[in-house]
Amino acid sequence: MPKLQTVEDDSEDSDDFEWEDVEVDQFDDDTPLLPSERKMDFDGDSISITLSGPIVPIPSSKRRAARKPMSKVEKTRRLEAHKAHVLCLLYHSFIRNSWCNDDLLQKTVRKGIPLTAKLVTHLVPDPSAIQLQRSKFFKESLKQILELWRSAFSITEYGISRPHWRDPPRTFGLNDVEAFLDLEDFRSKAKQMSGSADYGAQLFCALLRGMGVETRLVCSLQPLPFAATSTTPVKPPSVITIYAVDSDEEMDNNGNHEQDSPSAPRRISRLGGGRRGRQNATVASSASKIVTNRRRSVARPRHPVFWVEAFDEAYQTWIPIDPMALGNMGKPFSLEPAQNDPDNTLSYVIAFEENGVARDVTRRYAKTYNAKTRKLRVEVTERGIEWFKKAMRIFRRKNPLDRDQLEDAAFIQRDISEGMPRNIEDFKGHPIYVLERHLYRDQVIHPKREVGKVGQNNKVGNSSNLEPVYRRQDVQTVKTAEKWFRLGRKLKEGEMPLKQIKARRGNDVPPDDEAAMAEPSVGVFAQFQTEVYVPPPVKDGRIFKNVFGNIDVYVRSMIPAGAVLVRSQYGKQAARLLGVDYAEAVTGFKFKGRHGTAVIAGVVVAAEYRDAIAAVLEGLAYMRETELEKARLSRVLALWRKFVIGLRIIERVKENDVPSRPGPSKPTIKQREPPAQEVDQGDGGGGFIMDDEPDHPHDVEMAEPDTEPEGGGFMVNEHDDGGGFILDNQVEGGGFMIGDPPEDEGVKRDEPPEHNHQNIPEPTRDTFQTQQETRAPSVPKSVEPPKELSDHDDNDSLLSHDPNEDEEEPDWLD
DNA sequence: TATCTCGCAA
DNA sequence: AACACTGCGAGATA
Repeated sequence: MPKLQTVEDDSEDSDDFEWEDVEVDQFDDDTPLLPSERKMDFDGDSISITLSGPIVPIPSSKRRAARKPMSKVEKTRRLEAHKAHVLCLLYHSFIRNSWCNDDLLQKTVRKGIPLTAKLVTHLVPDPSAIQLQRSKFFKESLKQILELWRSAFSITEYGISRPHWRDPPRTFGLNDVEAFLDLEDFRSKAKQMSGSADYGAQLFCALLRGMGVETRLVCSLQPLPFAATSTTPVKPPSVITIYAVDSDEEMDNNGNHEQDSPSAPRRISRLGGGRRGRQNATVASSASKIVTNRRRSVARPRHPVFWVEAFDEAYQTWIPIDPMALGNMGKPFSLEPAQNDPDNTLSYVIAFEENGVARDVTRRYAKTYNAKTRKLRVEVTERGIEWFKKAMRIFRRKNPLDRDQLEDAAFIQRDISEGMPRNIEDFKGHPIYVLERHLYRDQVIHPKREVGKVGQNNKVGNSSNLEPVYRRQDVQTVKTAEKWFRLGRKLKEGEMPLKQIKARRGNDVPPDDEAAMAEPSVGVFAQFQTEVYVPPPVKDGRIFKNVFGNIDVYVRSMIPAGAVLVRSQYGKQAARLLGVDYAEAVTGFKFKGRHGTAVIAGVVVAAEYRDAIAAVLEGLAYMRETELEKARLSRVLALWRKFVIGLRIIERVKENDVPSRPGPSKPTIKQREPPAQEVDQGDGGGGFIMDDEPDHPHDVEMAEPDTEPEGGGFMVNEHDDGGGFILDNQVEGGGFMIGDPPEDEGVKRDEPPEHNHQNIPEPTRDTFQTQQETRAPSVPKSVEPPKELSDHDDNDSLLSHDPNEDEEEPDWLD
């Protein structure tokens, strides 16, 4: 399982190159490497790959004035790479974890450690002993085993370390990283009691498991960051690849061998150099040396990538043990490297149990999970929470144990004890706390419950410029009265705006007018200040209309009591024919350029006309269909006519022209057949028209279970014109939907939905809609209601373009 | 502070 | 009348 060390960054600026001077298409990411540019050397168990890019940038003396911000595509690309890398690392850890279960391996490892009988027995104490005693024995034994381990295992290889995005050169090396081909390989090297720190931790895990301790293999994933600058910007040319340094060079440069002194790492890397190696442009040449120098000594890492957690059965808690770096036990915070450590970053810590179940235990180890660590994780990106949840789903335990719940509780406790950030910046995007200055224009804090104060630059003492801190949960989204109306809500009596915001000016503002100077503002309100809008009911068969002469039906509850919405473009025609009062229903707006136009979904008429309207619609549809049929027939006949005339002409020509020619005088139809038609001989009526008629003669919308959007959103079917209802209230029961959800479809086929008027003919159920009496739509409390449903099934797979959704649990979880 | 991106708008 | 797939500002970022 080779580990990626460095990935080149081919998109962004190098200090030395002027990328603009290069042909654009050469930059295309799809440009394949020429065979000559690909080089792979297999050399013993190490592989080196050299990719020399097809791009030869033209050097220029011009330096880029300022750093260009990452383009959108580059951002996306990095995020995708990050995700892919996370998945790979998860799988990598999963495999290593499963290898730790190997009997043979466990036995081998155990032989490498001088264990005493007492140690072995104390490690799994007599269950009859009292809790305190059991735990004490357990911990003491672990401690001793840990010490034994540290002196027995020597670090001779490089394991996983933190990767960075890089400018060219486009080279990356795998030869420096320890790799195992399979379990056999993994197993066979255990005898040597040497290898990378990662391997050491994994063998330690195997050891404990072999001794009957419930042990998790913990991995701090080291994925490529997705953010533009993750931490301290690493100086590009000096830090290129984290290449292995073979022992010769290591000795030469440093003089002495590595000691087991965790407190004094021998070679502290400067800017990104990496204690594990250095820049080395010639990959292939170093590959051969590695084979000859198997017994190199490698610096003990300052922070681990792999470690273990042993389960203290007496207290039902997991005890972190870092066997390879600091040699600490029970000190979770000691495992977190500094934020700008170029070799290791703590962002996802995943603990794998023997049975393959994995849990995200990052919060045990991150000192400032909410303020800092979270920002390194996909969770801060759009739909990232769902993504990560899905990525972890196959590792999840089906039925959480008590100890899982205890652990979760401990994590929540940690969130609390993390407290609030001490600097302003960390409040930005903080999941628990918020500052007024970071509110968006459509947000207010209400109620204004202050939970603390922050000062500038950590200065808490100076009371003069302290800023109040609030809870994120008290942040309310506010909207104008108009916006609320679009959601079918109106202001409650006497409510005052919580805030004034600058009005978005319409297009018809006369420039440099006094009105423009007046800095127009509008008041905005929170949801609790609104209530469901109840439209004026139908009176004497008449529909109440707005100033535009139509009626606003943005959500179902806006259909007046005693009325139905006829969702058909012919509704108006039908109502007119019947001479009944109607109002065109505006269900949304379509913006063309700057000009907004109403989207008319149909008409609203009094409910008593429903059946009549239905009948008329049916009649109209029939008429249109006949009309179409007629048109089609005449076209068919015209074509036949043409065809026949053509045949006659041929015949005549044949007769007059070539009387002497042998063979049948009858012309072969094939030669003269009109192109592209296969005449159906048996069926004279069939015709051969390419049917370019509209396929649905009538526009009445029918429920189509197959095409129904899953969430039952209020989208206008088939009119993809941007209007439509976005609000989904199905959860609350008040949805304004075209059709009922699929499950209803089969069950209630023959009876009208209870909220509808009685005697609704079945086929027109979706055409005629009424307000739902008892329930009203309400706006979800979350910030953006539409997102909830429309984006939902967008990006279903973990890597962006691959819809494979498997709900199955793998059997290894059991 | 300059520049890009994105959501909005009868 | 037909045409037109906008422009603008807030927010984010370097």
